[in-house]
Amino acid sequence: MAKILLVEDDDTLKEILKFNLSRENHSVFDTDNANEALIYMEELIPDLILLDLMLPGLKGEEFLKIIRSNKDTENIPVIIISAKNSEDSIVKLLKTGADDYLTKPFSIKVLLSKIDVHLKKKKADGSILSYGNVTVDLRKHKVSVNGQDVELTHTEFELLGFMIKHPQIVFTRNQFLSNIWGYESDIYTRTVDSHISSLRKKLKSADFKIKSVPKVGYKIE
Amino acid sequence: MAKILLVEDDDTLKEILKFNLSRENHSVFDTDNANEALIYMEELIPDLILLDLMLPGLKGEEFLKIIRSNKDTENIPVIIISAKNSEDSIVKLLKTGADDYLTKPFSIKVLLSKIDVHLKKKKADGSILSYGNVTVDLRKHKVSVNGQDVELTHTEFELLGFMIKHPQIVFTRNQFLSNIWGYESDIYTRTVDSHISSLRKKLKSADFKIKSVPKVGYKIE
DNA sequence: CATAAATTTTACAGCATTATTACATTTTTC
DNA sequence: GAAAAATGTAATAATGCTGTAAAATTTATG
Repeated sequence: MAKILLVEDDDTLKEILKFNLSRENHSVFDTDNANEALIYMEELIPDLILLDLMLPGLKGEEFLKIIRSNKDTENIPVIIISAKNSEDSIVKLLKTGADDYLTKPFSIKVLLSKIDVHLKKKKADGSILSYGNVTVDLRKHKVSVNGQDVELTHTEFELLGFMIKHPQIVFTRNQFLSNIWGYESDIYTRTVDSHISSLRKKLKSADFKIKSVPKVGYKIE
Repeated sequence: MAKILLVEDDDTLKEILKFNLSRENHSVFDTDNANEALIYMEELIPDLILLDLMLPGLKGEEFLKIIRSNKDTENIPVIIISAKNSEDSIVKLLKTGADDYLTKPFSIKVLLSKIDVHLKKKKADGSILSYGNVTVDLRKHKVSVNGQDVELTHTEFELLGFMIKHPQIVFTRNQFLSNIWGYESDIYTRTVDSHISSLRKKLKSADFKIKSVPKVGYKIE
């Protein structure tokens, strides 16, 4: 139920994690190095990051600093996976902005529940979004305009939720696709337009408009 | 006969408590720090929490606040164990939401009876849930629609109880599985549908519907 | 241990959602 | 301002999800 970015260079561990996370209905995007992870981040804004500290190339600590220094990503929970278990490095990491850590070897069950904790904490503040007279209740999967319920399909719901989480920000069709459909979908970009169109029809009485920004994408305004 | 979460870092005291609580037929989950306790909480929603205030890491007061701010845990009775006995800290704690407290050293007998009191009180208010014309008696395992008894199987009962505890909220099939069947069950998700289907058949005259939210899960509405 | 009851899995029909296409309209570009 | 490119949207086609009955399996019960 969440988008998780997994940065891990140990293939065996990576596969185990992918399997278990998928089973919990999360969609997993994996990479074995931090540089590639940064590129993923641009397209796709994950809900949570699992980060192994010992990586080739760009170091995990550096990566964490970059995440924390960017407006779009500064609030994403980061769970560190590490072989080190010295008090020092853990303290340093928590100071840099890590939300939690695990030292290898760890139990999958503990990891899954930690992930749950952080996602819930995140959700607890933001589970009811609103913009103008439109309210989106993520837990109840309900949308209302002026207190009146509006029936949306799943894709419409996701689209609206995504935009309303980042109002005014313009997203490209490809960003919509990777965030809502998933990174390996080969859906035509025009499909986004189609859903935007039906959303507009259903949200006629909203006091914001879904504006198209020609040659770029869409935003809420 | 209740699930009790014990957060205590003094090993000697912990063992004494575990022994005595088990003797009273409670199942005890123990940990020596609040961070781990939080993780337990997610997995297992305890019926009562015994919390020592003096802990390494996350402080007991903070932990209490977290418990009280989460929908799923806000009603769990918390009994504080503390070495402090100043009026100040006790008042503060009761304000934060503690249900009772004990100062060290205390008599096991007193503790056990306090636990009993709180469990009974809890059971008294929370054992009968209702939504619309449907009533679920958790203690007697009975369900009625318009005062008329309806026979449900165990799984159907659990499903209904879970949804009615959180009306309107959408749960995924996997959430049903982890919460009702348990974390490590490898049951097919479609099994949930099957039970939902029979529940619907038996609850035809209920004035709510079990609504499917396509691509997500089910909710009561 | 046999029978009943409950649970899980399977299978398939029906249906709602979704992706695509096609054409109208708007916006850019030069 | 005209051509080209991009967007709006209705209609169609394809997909895949859900509902449910029934079979297979497991668990309970006497």
